[in-house]
Amino acid sequence: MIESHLKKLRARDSISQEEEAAIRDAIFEVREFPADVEVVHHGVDMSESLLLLQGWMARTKNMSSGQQQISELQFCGDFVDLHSFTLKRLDHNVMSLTACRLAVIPHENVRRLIDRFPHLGRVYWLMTNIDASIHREWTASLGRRSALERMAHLFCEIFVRLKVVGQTNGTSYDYPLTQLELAECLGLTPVHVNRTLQELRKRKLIEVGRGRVNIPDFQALTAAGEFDPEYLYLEKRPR
Amino acid sequence: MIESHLKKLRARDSISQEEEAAIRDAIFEVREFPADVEVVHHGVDMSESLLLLQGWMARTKNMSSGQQQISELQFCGDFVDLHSFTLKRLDHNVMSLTACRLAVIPHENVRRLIDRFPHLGRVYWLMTNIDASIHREWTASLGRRSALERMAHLFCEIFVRLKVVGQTNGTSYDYPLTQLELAECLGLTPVHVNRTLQELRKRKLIEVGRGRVNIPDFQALTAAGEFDPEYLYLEKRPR
DNA sequence: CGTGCCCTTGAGTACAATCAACGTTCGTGG
DNA sequence: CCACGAACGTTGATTGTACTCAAGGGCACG
Repeated sequence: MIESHLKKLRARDSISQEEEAAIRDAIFEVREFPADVEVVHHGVDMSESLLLLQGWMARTKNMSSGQQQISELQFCGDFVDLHSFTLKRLDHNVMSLTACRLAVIPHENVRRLIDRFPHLGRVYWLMTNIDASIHREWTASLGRRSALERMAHLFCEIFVRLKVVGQTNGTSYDYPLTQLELAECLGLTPVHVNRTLQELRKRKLIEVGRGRVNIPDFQALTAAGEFDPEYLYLEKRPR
Repeated sequence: MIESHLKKLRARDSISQEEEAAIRDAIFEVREFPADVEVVHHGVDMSESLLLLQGWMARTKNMSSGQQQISELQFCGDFVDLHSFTLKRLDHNVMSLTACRLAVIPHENVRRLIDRFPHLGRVYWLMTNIDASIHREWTASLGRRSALERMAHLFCEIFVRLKVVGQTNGTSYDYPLTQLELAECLGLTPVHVNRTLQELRKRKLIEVGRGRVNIPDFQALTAAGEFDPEYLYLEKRPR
């Protein structure tokens, strides 16, 4: 059930059998949500965190103009609101982009988990720091990259992050986003996303369609988006 | 020496005398840097963290185009690379914008500090989570706000963050940024920053000059930048 | 008193937004 | 099974915000 989560953690650090068992035990229950639902609302006091088991989610901010900005995508294995453990309430919403399955871990259990395994405490701290690193990379994208570069970069990031948790299939992956949602990630309008997508297709950098993305030449896409995975911290570090 | 840092922490949680003393003891030495120096280089293995005692710094990413993007500003009281404790190396650089004084805290000391005071461990986790929250707000700014809104928003953020650590003076604060550096925060060109700044001045929202910013009507600036400080987590939460 | 950095201004351009309409797909109910 | 509607994707024409290029001015510092 939490295999993807363990893969994600173990890509960065080693997790003992004991720790693994303790994580499993910390799960209080499993909840299902349909697509397009706001699962966590900003500003609300929280007493539990959610671990994404299946589906895609996004952190969103609603702007006064009525527009939305997505600040991070979440895939299976991601702890979507672990930071609420220290923040108590969130500054953004978390919504489901597809139907989702989520494991509920009460903050009390998180507390016990890291009291018992301080090492896990540091691993989870690391995870939230990696989220921050992803935010910084998006800041750089939005601030300094063109629409085409931004989009290429994002498709690379998604590929690498999904690969870590075993959700890719060769050079492709399931891809449920609408062009509007993609626009909300990239800070563009849906119309311009459509045109940029066509340009990426024309350059043979990507094949998108029917819920699936294929990247025929990852190196080329990487170059188009000046993508460097260093910000994802994929090396394993000694405990 | 670390008064600003304590103010920052105590704006969010209570810190005991014992904890305060332990933080002081964790400091290994103090270093001085001139302006415009890269103090922390991305990708380099780190064994210590730096606490900013005086001056302004910035997290920067160098883009292949030769441009730079700043993803966060750092003021006195900020732990500029606390996240290197778990990340081991950084995905970005940290540079001085002015002459700076920094306290050096070896990771080993951070480790001892949080082993001895698990509560402090959570407080520092919280601090890095607030950094992530600031990143998300910048993402929203860069993705969905106009140049004028972005700039107004940033001047509000700076004011509030400086106020927490007692670095404001009435409605104004010392402000050392060049227009190029401001452009690197906002994802704009220096030329457009110049024009946007003039527009803010024309609308009487801000007075900038000779190393100082004055905000005659904070409410108005807030409205212009749709600034809401919730993302800075300034309430005190029970331990 | 020059030199370099920063700020300012103007003219022309371009990337992405806006506005508007049409096409496609898919789920649903008659 | 087909008709309908809604959501999503596509296209064209036009506009506008911010970029580019270029030059000049102010000021501090050696």
